[in-house]
Amino acid sequence: MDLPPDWIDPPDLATARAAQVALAARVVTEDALGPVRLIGGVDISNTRFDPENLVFAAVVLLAWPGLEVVASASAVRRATMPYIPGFLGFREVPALLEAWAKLGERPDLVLVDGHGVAHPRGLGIASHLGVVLDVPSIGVAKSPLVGRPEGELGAEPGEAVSLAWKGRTLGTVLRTRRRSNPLYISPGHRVSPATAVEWVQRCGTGYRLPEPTRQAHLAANVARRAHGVAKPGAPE
DNA sequence: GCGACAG
DNA sequence: ATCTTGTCGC
Repeated sequence: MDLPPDWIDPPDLATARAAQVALAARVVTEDALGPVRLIGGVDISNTRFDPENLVFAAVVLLAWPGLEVVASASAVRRATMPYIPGFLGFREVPALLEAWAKLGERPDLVLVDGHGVAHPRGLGIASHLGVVLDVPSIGVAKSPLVGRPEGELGAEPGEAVSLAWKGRTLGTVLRTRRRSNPLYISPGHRVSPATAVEWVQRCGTGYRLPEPTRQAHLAANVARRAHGVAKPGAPE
């Protein structure tokens, strides 16, 4: 998908906001995906107090239904924008695209660490990445951005309530593990609300996070800690 | 105008 | 997001 550079790296917040509105118009919240054989997971890692503002991106590929990691790629990039709630995509998507380009094959579905359409303008990072890459995506966030749970959420894994905002149902609040805070699931792109939750549950392996996102998180940290470290076996 | 506010 | 080991609880 060919898009204006300003939609990926906007010069200011006003442009960023306009880009979100334009990109959000392209988001599809109905199932438009083929058979799933490869599932992707993406995440970002940052260094605390980093004056360089480096962003470490990781993309991992897992086989379905085994959920084994079959490939992964990472990229380092300087952040153009600070973290501003509602504008996460502009900070993380560029690095993710760079890592994505290094992969030999593309997944049939991608789980992203962050919201999908459960966003003020309907363009959380999962939808943002999904539209830019034109790939089916799902938003898997660890805390709410907009909306409130529709009722009380049960304590058992698998229990869920809808995430409502301004009279609309944007996604699902899902308990994936006992005594763990719930996850906020919403369609990213080319996936329906129901299908989004189904895949997150299918990718559950007993941890709070579904395997694709969990592995991506680990991979992003590995990339960050390996940055600037001498290779083992090198002469003294 | 005052809070809320993904990672 | 990140800082950090052990420790308490299921």
